[in-house]
Amino acid sequence: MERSQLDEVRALYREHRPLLFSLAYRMLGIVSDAEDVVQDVFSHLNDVNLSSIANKKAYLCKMITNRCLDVLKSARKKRETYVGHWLPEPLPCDLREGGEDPQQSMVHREMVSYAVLALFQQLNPVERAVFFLREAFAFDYGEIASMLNKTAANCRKIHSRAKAKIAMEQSRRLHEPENTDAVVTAFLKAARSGEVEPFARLLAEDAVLYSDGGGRVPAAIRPIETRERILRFLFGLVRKAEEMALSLEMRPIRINGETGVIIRNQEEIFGIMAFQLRGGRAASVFLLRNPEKLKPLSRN
DNA sequence: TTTTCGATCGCTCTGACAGG
DNA sequence: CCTGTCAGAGCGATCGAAAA
Repeated sequence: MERSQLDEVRALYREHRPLLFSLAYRMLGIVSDAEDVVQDVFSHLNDVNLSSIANKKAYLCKMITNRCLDVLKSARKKRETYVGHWLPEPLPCDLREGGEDPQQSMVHREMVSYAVLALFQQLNPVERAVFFLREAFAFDYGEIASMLNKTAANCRKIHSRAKAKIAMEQSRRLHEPENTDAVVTAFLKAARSGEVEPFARLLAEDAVLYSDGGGRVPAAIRPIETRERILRFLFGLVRKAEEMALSLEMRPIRINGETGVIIRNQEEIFGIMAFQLRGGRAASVFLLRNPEKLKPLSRN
């Protein structure tokens, strides 16, 4: 390979990696898979005549999107037979912030909240691609169409279907994550002191709790609906842990740019919790317990 | 008995079109 | 530019028959 080509690939990598990782992570919901896809695309870039590509950013997004669609296609069976509710893997901020690599902090500018990410798992892969490329990356329908080998009209249609699937209210929040600190503080206080009332007030009447154990650890297979049931479930867990003399330690943690809760049992991570707010109250609670997806958190 | 093939069915996707 | 409708295309699931 020519020297200049290598330099150009490196420059593209430096410039676009955060954006491309963010796109892949939104599509796949798994950090390591997203990293693999980005590496994969850049390793193929060496064989491409770069001078013939007018819009390199769009080209790279196209490669990433299609690679992600391939990955999702082959993982489809796996996710269909998944035990319980599939939740994405969290992106721990503490690990990535303030590191020696200034590029990492750029990832956070493209950060999407855990709640939004979980919400978008309801969409099929193509709908997710169209929606993110449009809403989060501001590509026009013509560009999206050429990326996905579809017509612009079809992309518009897919986009409107995707929007209908998820509540409009939620999609508007894509760029402005709400502050979950108060909910987290109230939850931690409730767990410690047993004073549940302040936390209950911050939980919407029709809130839903989704939990993901991946079939490996105990978790609620079906979503738990309504405030009363969620409170009973969560503080039932806390009580059970006390009865079993587990010393569960709960602390706030930054997950995908928002505050959540990390629950540890000694050195082992028991789970993490994230909240999605609606008008200041938690409308969704996510309890991730799948050890596979907690691995990245235990690295620190 | 297991595997492969083909027919059928029903669901989802696509894209044209119309109206707001 | 967005949304809804609709007909046709495409695709996966299922099942029975035939072959290994």
